[in-house]
Amino acid sequence: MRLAPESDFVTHVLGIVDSIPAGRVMTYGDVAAVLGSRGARVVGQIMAHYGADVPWWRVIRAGGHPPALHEARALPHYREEGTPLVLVSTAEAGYRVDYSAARWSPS
DNA sequence: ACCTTGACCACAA
DNA sequence: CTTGTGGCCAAGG
Repeated sequence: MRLAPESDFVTHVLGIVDSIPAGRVMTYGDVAAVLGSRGARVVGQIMAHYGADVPWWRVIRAGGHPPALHEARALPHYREEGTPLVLVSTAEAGYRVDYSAARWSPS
């Protein structure tokens, strides 16, 4: 199933993601919280279907991991925007976003 | 009105 | 690090 594209929830989520500045990030839970919801999973579903045309890599999981199954595609964006990262080793195989440093809260 | 589906979250072992 | 458990919530069937 799929969430309605014209749903207010979808519109708001995409709007929030669009408002995240380069180099900063928010978690799925944070985005949901802005809408007064705790439905982090719903945000994830929206991103899965409609995240193609927004800076989806600026929405990460609570632990600082990029969207599931999209780590490789997200890394170049973080390098471009100078997003604070925590590298597991010198290799780029494993990494996390420095959530405490890159966290963004809309005003 | 119930059941299922998730790019999720938190905590425990 | 890896499971497992319970919770969360909008939308489709």
